[in-house]
Amino acid sequence: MFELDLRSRKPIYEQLVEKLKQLIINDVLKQDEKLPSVRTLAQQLSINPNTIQKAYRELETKGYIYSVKGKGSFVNHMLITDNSAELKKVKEQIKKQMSEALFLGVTIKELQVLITEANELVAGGETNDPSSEREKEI
Amino acid sequence: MFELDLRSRKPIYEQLVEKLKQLIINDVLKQDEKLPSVRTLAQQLSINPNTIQKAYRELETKGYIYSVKGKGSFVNHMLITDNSAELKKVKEQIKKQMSEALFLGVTIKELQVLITEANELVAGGETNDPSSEREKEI
DNA sequence: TAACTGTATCAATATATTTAGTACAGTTAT
DNA sequence: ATAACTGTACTAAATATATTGATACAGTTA
Repeated sequence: MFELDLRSRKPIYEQLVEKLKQLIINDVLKQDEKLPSVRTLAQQLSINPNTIQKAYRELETKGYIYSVKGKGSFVNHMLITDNSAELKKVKEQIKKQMSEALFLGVTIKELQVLITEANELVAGGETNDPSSEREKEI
Repeated sequence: MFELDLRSRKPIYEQLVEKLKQLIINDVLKQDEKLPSVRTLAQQLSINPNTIQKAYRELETKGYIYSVKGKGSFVNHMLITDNSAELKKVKEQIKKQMSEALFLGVTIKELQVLITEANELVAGGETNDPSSEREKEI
């Protein structure tokens, strides 16, 4: 399903969370799509099931998936969680990274291009939710 | 000088690197400004000098500071290091975070505002280097 | 019932981080 | 020259975190 860097400084379960989050955000994994079970994915990746479970639990806590005992774990695009705090953190982090990029020589135009590219990634997964007012173009 | 979260999941030396990088990027710490010595900073923060040294070493490797034996460690705004790889990584990371932000409901306009805000942070530290073509305004 | 699912818990192991202590070399000011 | 600073290096021990391995229990599906 995806590759992991077992020697990375970054914990395996965190890599898993990040990759799955990206797949969900970019609508590669669709709403209610079933994720591989903790045991089969563990076997595929040659790691311990507990590590998968840890990643799934974190994803569920953050609202990206939901799990049902006996059935499996499924994608959840509708984040009805209390975003405000998380949202502020994400924006703050983006600002930091942007200032670093500018410092390193990236131009403002390049950053603007990144916005359109990011938007194209998520645009495909537009929901039917009328409360979603995300612009489709700049 | 700054606060650390000793209980954070993130290692102390990494927190130090991040904070100092931000201070340098945002021109709070000026070119050639002397940083506190590893021992005094360790005492101020009530942590081991080795931890400070590890942070300083990483900052020097990445070009943000330079250290002189017997004298001290100093801010280095002129990054003449081979950026290209690091630059690509930063841009990739920003794109990921942007798509996540969009997914969480942040609008494109808000992201554009973040660019201007980030630019204002670094704008104060504009160099005399004529090769720097960073826009001052959008 | 059998074979799946998620979930929980515990101990053992591996790895990473931090501390502690010591030492050496260069700088600065007295 | 000496004392008091600087950075740097190294080793050992302690601590924290991540991962594995094993086992168990509960719900689902056929």
